[in-house]
Amino acid sequence: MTFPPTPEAAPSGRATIHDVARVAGVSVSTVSKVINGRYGVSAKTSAHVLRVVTELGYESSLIAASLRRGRTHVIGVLVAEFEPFALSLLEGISEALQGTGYDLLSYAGSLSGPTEGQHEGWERRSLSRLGGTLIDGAIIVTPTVEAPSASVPVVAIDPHTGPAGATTVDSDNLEGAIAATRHLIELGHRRIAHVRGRRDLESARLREEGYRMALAEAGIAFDPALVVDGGYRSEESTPAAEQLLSLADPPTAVFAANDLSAIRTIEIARAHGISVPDDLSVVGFDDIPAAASHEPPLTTIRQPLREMGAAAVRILLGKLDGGDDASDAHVRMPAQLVIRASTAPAR
Amino acid sequence: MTFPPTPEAAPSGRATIHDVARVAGVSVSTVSKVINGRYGVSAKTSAHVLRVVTELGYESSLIAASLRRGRTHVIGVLVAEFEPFALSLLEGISEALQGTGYDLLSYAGSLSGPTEGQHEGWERRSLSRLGGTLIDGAIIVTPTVEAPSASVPVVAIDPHTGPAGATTVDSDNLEGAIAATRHLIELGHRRIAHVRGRRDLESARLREEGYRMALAEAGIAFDPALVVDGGYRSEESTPAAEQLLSLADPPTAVFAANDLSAIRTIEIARAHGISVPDDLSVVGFDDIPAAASHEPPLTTIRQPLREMGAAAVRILLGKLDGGDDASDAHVRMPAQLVIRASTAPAR
DNA sequence: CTGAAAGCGCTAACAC
DNA sequence: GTGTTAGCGCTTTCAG
Repeated sequence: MTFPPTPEAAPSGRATIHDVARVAGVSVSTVSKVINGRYGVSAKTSAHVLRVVTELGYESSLIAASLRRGRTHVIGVLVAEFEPFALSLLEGISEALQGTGYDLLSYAGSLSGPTEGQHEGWERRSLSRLGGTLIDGAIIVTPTVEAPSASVPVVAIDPHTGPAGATTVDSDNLEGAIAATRHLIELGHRRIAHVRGRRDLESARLREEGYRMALAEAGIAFDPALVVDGGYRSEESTPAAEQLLSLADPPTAVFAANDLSAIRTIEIARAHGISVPDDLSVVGFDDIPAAASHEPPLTTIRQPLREMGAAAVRILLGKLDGGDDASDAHVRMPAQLVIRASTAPAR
Repeated sequence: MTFPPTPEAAPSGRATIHDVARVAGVSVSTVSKVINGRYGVSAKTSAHVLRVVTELGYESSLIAASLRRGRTHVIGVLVAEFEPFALSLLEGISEALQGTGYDLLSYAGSLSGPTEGQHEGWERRSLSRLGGTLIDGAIIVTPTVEAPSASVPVVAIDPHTGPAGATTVDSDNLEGAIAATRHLIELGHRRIAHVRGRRDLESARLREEGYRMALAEAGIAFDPALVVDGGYRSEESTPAAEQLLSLADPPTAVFAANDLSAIRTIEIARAHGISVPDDLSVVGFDDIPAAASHEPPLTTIRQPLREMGAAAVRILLGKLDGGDDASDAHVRMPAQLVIRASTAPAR
């Protein structure tokens, strides 16, 4: 059998498998077999099809293939937003995925959808929209609801429920918070405030609990006026910081639930003419990249973000390849105090 | 018309539109209409369908919808790898996309595919695999080849070709490199080496050119032995740094093509017992988050990464909504010297 | 060894 | 107002 010398030119836009088939003078199923290296195609035909594929710059549509086939060899990382915390995790995930044969797709879903408007449950929506089709497995970053009975294997990082739900990776938020608060106490502070994190996250609850425990341990009475809601985002912590610093008897130290709110607290303090760390000590949580480069460099609790991402990958791949590797269904990493320059002895 | 009270339970796994239709006792097209808010469905039916949707936790498959429909309202960011440079860009892109109604999907393609093995052209492959279906538009980070005649609007950040190809966003690599080298010269250095970047990127070429220009301007002869290939990745710059520091007459200063190779150079120097900045000054490029937190803090050329990401979004949205907004087809941002502690006067 | 046809989950004409 | 039908681009039995 001989093939005509490139009968027709490629049509405009993206080439489909039909274009390849037409130009090569074979059927689509033959092209499909060649592309996927299936048996049952003569060497000659195969070579010819491959030539046309190259010529047309054809690349099979991940979407269409995914819809039809089961596996896609793509891991999905679902985030609410691409903020520093998720980004550091992503870096670790990406690195851990190198050479595994899996591609990485990260998705930040937000609005749209039938049950519009509700911020909560974004992870369920995103997972539902991508799962069962586009991705073989998912890593969900700070999900707010119980992991849905998903169609694909899932591991959650820093989930709402703590290690209660499905497979999870988190760090020791309680010990971290205790260490942060103790650090402040050892520096001689007594009026220590807490900018609380997202109410819908277990990590935030544990950080508050650690704060209270360290206080109690040192015999310092808990003052409800010194605990304000900051959420985990900069904007949300602005009013919290304002409120704290406007108090008649303001705190001399603040333990913020994460670095973003810690940094914002320092900015607000500065605007109030309060010097950090001279007049106010501030400690954060997470140790995002910006913490170290901030002025002054932020004392914080380091979560091994990249390692956590890598751990999530390891577990997920185990689920995908092996069976139900329930052995390390819950991984907890240490959270460590990193002393920099945003904290100083009380005066 | 009355509806039966939830006839059948949802099947296992992800619910499809068929499940909803069956349980609700209507046709799939009716469900589709309700989901997408189309006209032609009675209020009663609509409410009932919505109830079943909620009950079943149904969410339409992005993939299937995308395949059928044109627009998906998701923007794709194509990267070769999730490294610090791309991550910072992503942060800016994500922020700029807030409230625009577009979701964000980032994809790092790698292996697999018919034309396997070739690292070059990953962007064409990824775009081809996602485009035309999953994403409405794409932002490609450091593409190595000419932007393909894509099926969707595309803007390239820091492309191989410079502002030659399609729509691009980059920073002033030439001026940045000149500033970096001048800084070293002003510090009294004469033997200044250059760890070259990725050969396939225009940005790397321009940085070398700036280095040469600044040298010439100061009347310093160009020494080929002082220019080595480092790529942009840490591992790739290890041998480069080794080679440089093992020279009989080693340099007293190094201008590295990016922060990752600058940091690696400092690490290698340390291993050789060479102190930075006392015995060796090092300046990088990019100002990734790790630059400031490195010890010693890295003197570098700052690219406004987040702003570049935001600019790319702005242009892309213009292309998507408006028509061909060729007005700012090429955006060039300034690159600025940031002096920290990895550089010092020559001794 | 190759091609025709069914169907993945969904939407959009077009009937009824 | 509602259901039927024809694909989107692809893979995969199953005939030829």
